[in-house]
Amino acid sequence: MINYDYSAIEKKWQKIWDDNDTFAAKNDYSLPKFYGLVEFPYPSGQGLHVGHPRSYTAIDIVCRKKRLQGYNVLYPMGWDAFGLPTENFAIKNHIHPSIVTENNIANFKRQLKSLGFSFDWNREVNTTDPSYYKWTQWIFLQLFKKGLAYKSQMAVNWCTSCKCVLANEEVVNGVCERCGSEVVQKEKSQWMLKITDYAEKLLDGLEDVDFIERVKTQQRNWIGRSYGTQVTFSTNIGDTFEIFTTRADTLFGATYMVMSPEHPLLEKWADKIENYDEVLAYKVEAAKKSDFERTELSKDKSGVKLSGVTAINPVNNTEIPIFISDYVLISYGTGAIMAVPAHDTRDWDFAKKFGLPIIEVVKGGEDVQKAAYTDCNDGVLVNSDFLNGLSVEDAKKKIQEWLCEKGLGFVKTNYKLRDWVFSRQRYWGEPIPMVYCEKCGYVPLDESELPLMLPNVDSYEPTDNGESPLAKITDWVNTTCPHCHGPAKRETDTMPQWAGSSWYFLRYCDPHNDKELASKEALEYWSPIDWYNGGMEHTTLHLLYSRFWHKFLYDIGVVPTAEPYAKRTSHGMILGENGEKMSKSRGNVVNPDEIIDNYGADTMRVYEMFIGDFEKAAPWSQSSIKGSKRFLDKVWGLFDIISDGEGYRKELETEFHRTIKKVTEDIEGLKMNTAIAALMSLYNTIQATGKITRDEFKTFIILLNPFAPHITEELWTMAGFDGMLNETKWPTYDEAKCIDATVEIVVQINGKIRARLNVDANISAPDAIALAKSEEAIVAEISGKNIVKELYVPKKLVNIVVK
RNA sequence: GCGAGUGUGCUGGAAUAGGCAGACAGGCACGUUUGAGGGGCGUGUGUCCAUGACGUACGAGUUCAAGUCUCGUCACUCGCACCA
Repeated sequence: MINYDYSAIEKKWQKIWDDNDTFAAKNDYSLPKFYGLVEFPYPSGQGLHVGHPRSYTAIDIVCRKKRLQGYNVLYPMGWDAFGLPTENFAIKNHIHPSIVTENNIANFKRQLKSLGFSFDWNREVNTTDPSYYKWTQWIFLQLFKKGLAYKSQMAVNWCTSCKCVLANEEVVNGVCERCGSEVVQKEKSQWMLKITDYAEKLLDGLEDVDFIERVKTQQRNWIGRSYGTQVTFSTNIGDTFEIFTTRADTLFGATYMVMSPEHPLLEKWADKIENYDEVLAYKVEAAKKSDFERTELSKDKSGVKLSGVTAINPVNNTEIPIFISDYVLISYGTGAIMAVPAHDTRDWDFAKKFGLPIIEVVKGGEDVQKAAYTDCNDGVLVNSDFLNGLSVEDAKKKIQEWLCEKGLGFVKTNYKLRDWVFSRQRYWGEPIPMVYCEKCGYVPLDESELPLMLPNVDSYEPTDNGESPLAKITDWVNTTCPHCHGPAKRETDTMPQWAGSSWYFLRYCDPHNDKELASKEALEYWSPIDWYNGGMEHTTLHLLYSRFWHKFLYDIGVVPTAEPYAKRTSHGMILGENGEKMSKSRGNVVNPDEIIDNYGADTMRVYEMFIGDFEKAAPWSQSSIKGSKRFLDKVWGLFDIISDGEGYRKELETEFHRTIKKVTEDIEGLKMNTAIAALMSLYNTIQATGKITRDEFKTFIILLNPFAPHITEELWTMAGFDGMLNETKWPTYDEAKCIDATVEIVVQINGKIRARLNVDANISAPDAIALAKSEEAIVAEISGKNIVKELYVPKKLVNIVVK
């Protein structure tokens, strides 16, 4: 028996695949295609950890199977290489970020190749390559031309450690998503992308795609559509203001109003508000609090009542007080609300604290003086004049009609989604191709000027004054206006990391094109991505952003499909052995290099797929991996028991057909663990017979090939089969042959098992029951008893109910 | 607080148009192989008062039959979090 030298075998096949471009996608657009995609990594200095390959292996398996099934497969890989860690490392070690990136990529690439993924390396992309970011900048210019990129002075999230602005999506629990430092609000002029214009399309598009439900739900929540009414309230000083409500039916229960402390009308009313000092003081206090603190303190409501200015409820002309309170957000709706304490917990809390009246307008709950009755869709309107007696639903319609008629309101849809803050005050990102001219304002660079290269500098430390490091390079900053040719300055902020990753999957279709981001033909052929797997953490970041860009590109005729991804799945994390998230600080990181050295890439792949439910987090186990190695050792041993004989042996035929079916279907359903289990079972059956026919061996190693590509190629060659395994056909199964001729059924008396029988699989119900009743053990059970019911579940059981 | 999901041996996990719970692995125990190793092979491994009974977080229910369906409780995970 030849030794299973996984190291030599894996290196050998990786070289053969490399030398022959075995897995290069073909440019023959007449073939059926399959585009499988995994999120391209950020090439960090730490290198790959064992979490990365879980996703890559799963889709690699799908792609390898699809190739054997005759598809022209595109399975590409690239580098999302702009970003802060590289820049920080570069600053610390005085190495240029581009060199750091190059080194990291080389290491990542070596690691990925050592795992035997069937990536098409000819299509590798790198977001920091000017020939790539030329098109990132080009897309930005298109967004600008369509009015979807604009500059705005506003309060933004500022990470105190990165010294950089963050998008709302990048702030998690009030801290920076990347570094965990405190995020404060800072007034700054920023480039913004109008993702809100696409809120509707981003929501509706979810109906047409095959994304796992969690992803859809999360995106829906993030976009946060709500249907309601915008209502105009007048005031005692003549001015009017608007509020948004989803519960216009409760208008008669509005006993006070609340404005956000940042509401612009407050300034306008400065001389009318008698306690304006107090208002200003409150505003300053609110501004000091971070988002996190505002949330934390949510239970304890605070606020200031405006004196001198009151509101008038349009439905009954009642004069009601106006408060300012930080529980109303300036960024949502109109920044002002009507408060209905009887039917909203927040308003109720506030009303209790400030001693405001609570008027019940929907009957059906408990005493509204004791708690707000919010879940009141079944209630009936009371204390509401012309709405009395109506259901909530009818009352909403009626009041909306009434408001519309009087010109006091209109139906409105609101979204939680906000525009995307697109500027970053850092060096290592795509320069924004805009020029500021005193005369012409912001002027886009001409497309012929692209790419606008990131200038080489000696110092790229972030600054405390909120300016990009690029601002210091005066000879780069100072330029001429593309419009009037007068003196002008370049935009010095760069794009966020999410820019390059928002369209990379398009570039893979035609990565070397220097005329367009990708040719029409290539995009027509490869779009949409058939299967995209990635992390849940990107659901409201990369996944949402890239859908937005794609929809925009679709609208301007650049891409052929409205949605980029036909199918989206998500993998669970690989945790450390102690069940905690792998991290350097916890000291529980497992390096794939080490696993490959000790067990081989095939074992690593099989283990990561066998570890458990693909969608769930799973702890790494150093001892469990041995099981996968043992399995491959045993498979290797099959070579020694290959014997003569054609086809599948009679006694194994059913199991072979069933296993082919199971593995084929499980791969499509990402149930890699049960596919491997089925192969292990099949092995156990074969092993018990002491031999394997050539045809059986062939089928077995083809089925195992997507999981363990190196060992199976080697065995294929050793067995002398034609060509290479990756050029063969995926085995097929016959549904009819998946069923045994005879099956064991159980016989139950009152649901308790009392006997087992071997019967013909197609036995009729009466025959099965008769047979069961003739069984010795059953006769004893039923004699002298009254049979109430008899039933036969085909291929499963007979149950006799007696009294 | 809201939303989504999960709960099965010592461990990872199988089993859903309701039909033999614990597949397949890991671990452990015992045996074996006189190549002492992170080796191979074999056997066993849910619980108990053991010809049988009980058992899928807990408590009820529907059913001939429930891990699977219904109601309630508890625990955990993830997401959102004053979104009017």
